[in-house]
Amino acid sequence: MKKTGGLKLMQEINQYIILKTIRERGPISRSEIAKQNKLSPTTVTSAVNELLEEGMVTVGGVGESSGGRKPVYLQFAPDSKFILGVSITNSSIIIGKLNMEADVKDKEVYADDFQSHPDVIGYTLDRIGDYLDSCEDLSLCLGVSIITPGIIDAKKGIIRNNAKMHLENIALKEMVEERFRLKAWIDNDANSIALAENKYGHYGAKRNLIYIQMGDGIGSGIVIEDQIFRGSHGGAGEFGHITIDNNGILCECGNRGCLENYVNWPSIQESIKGHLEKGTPTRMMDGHQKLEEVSQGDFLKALQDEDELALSVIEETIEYMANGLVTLVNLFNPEVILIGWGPITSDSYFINRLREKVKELAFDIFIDGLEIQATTLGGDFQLKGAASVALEEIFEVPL
Amino acid sequence: MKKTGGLKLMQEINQYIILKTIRERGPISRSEIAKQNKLSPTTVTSAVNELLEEGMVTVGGVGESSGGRKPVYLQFAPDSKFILGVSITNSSIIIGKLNMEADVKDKEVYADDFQSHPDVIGYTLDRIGDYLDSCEDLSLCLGVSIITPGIIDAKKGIIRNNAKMHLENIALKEMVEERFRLKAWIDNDANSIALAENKYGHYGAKRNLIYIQMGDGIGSGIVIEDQIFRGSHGGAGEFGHITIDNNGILCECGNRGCLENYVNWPSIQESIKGHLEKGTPTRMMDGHQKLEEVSQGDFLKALQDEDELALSVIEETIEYMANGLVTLVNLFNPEVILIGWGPITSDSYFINRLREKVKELAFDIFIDGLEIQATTLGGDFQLKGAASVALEEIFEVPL
DNA sequence: TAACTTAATAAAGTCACTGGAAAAAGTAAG
DNA sequence: CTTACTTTTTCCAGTGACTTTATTAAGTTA
Repeated sequence: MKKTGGLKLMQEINQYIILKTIRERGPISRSEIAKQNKLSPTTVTSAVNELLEEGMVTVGGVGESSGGRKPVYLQFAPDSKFILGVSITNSSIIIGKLNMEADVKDKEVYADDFQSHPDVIGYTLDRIGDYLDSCEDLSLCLGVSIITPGIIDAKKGIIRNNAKMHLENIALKEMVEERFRLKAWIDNDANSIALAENKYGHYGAKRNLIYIQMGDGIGSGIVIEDQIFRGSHGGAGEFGHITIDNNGILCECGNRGCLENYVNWPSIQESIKGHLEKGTPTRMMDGHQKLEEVSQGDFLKALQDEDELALSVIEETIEYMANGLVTLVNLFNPEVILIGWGPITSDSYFINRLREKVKELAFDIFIDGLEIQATTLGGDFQLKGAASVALEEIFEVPL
Repeated sequence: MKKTGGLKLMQEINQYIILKTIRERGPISRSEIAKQNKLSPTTVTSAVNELLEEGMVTVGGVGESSGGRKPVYLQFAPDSKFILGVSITNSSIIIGKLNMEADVKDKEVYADDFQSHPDVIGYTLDRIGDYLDSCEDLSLCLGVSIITPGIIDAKKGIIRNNAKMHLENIALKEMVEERFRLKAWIDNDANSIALAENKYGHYGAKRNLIYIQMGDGIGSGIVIEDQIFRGSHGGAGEFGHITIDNNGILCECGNRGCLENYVNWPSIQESIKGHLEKGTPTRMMDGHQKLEEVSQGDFLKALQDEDELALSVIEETIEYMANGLVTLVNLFNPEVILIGWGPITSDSYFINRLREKVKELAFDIFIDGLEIQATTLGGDFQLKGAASVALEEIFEVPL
């Protein structure tokens, strides 16, 4: 409890309720808002006047009468303000402008090998500066929200650890706030994207959701009761390092049999090599001389074309992933697990087979009402993730 | 958000803040409460008067003056009301009276084999009835809080599934409320005990805590941000069924290599048998003819005496448990893991060795600030668990 | 056009909070 | 032992956001 009870708090609470009603159920008339929330019409009118003045809400036409004065419809004005979303990874920096519904209005992508860049943070700050200079009205900017992999202390706004980019204890929130005089947020990428799925994705009705990011490594973001679950040090959800075989491969984390070592891209490459040597037929090498030339994208494409070798390779991956997911399901009992891996879709062979496998292995009682699907945010998932962290706080319940 | 802003809510919020201050920092004077919470002295006086009338707070003497009127100390009156705590397991039913600080004032234990009892629920309700009949003033009873293993829908108050006691979809909350005209709560036992550790245990300052119950099976309760984490179906925390070896023993849950099969009492018995045949010296069999006569208590005692065979057996268990705990640490990033297994203490060989092992295997960043200890609630942990679920709601922040 | 509906605004009244003054109860020093 | 100063607690008037009860605005229906 941050605040004490007072008239100011009262008003804040009611204004929050009213704005929420307009956001979720708008266009809606004043009297309908009053009825739905059991508030007096007067209270609604005065709160709405303030919201209209701020520009957060606009009048959206007049409705049909059913025997009396026509209702004036109010609607949320998501474009009246904007958020600067930023995504930093070892291969790209994305900066974009998003409205208050996490729609991307404009973006700039800087692709490079930032893993060996001498000063990623300084570079990023400069690019943010460039972008802000090109914006007309900075008073409409609600703040800068940055997401990046690694262990992040979101509360204090510090990057605690990012091994790949060699970052440690960087007070990025403070740096941004002092340099640009704008509010700033920083959070882990997978966590933020999970929150975006929960708030703006297809399975938004589900309060407990896990997002799994496959690719070079494997990461996960966990949303519990509509909130990011960060653990005590902001390091919760290290799904890549759960044990699936206590006699397995020694991992650089010190443990044995970590999931990551069985399902990441290098291990898939290894498996492709094995199958090539065994002579499994494939069209994946068409146009390529060496295995190294085959990219993750090529593999995913071959998978979609149901290439025999790709299917054999993926079978092992599915086996391991299913094992990991069962552990996740047993511990978190989520409603949805969303998997992001390049262009993979919910009706792809990979997801279908994975779903089957998990249903086979997990408790029936957990399987009922559990969905395993592909991500639903589309191409701008990083920026949407960044924005949703900021929006979460901006539209947070006052207390 | 359940309520709208209004004068009533304002008062409730302030009264909550004031009661909380008295509970946590009492004995304390009115003016000190006002200062600490930035409330006006008037507001504090009027709220305190109400609390005094209700009996929740009492005057606890007068303090020393530092040059003015002496402060009147107010203190929480935990004994002014009581909660009926109930624990149902397959081997015992415990019914007890607890005050508002989860201290057990009186209890009744019914030990029997309830696994094969024709009607555990009916029997329990009758015993609750007997107990309530013996209470003088039922108007002081805040309600009945029941805990039991299995998958529980705590919100609706339904036992969804308890395989051992053959219970399925039993609306126990409703049954209790209608029969005794008292408020009722039902929750999973491990979850409740975890909450009790968080609220009334030694590590109460830690907001993220995991409690692990060892014995016949293995269960866990998870507290995140001072609240029980239940997952979407009330089935979160099935720690016993996480995979530690994907080629391991086939479990009755359908998966392979579930932790439970490696660390429960039957598997320890099996291991003892193996070591006996190998001729490992032991004093554990003193006074026993057959292995079946050696109870879990005997084994734990031998362990405490550092019996060679017991130590050999426990080494394997530690190995598996450490593996499981690392997965837990990687996913939840908790501040404390508390282990309950009979009389085992924090400085026992078992916990010491387990702690070492986990530190060896998990990420350094998660190990800093992670404690692995034995439970701290003492003998009445079940009843304290039950009470803490009820108290959580009774003293909940109003909204 | 009159009678009824429904939406939005205005005016009056309510109530818990705040701030300042007063009362209660002490301490400290001449 | 009286006076001056402190600290705690209570009393009282004033504030402001809410609710309730008109009133005004704008329609529909017969």
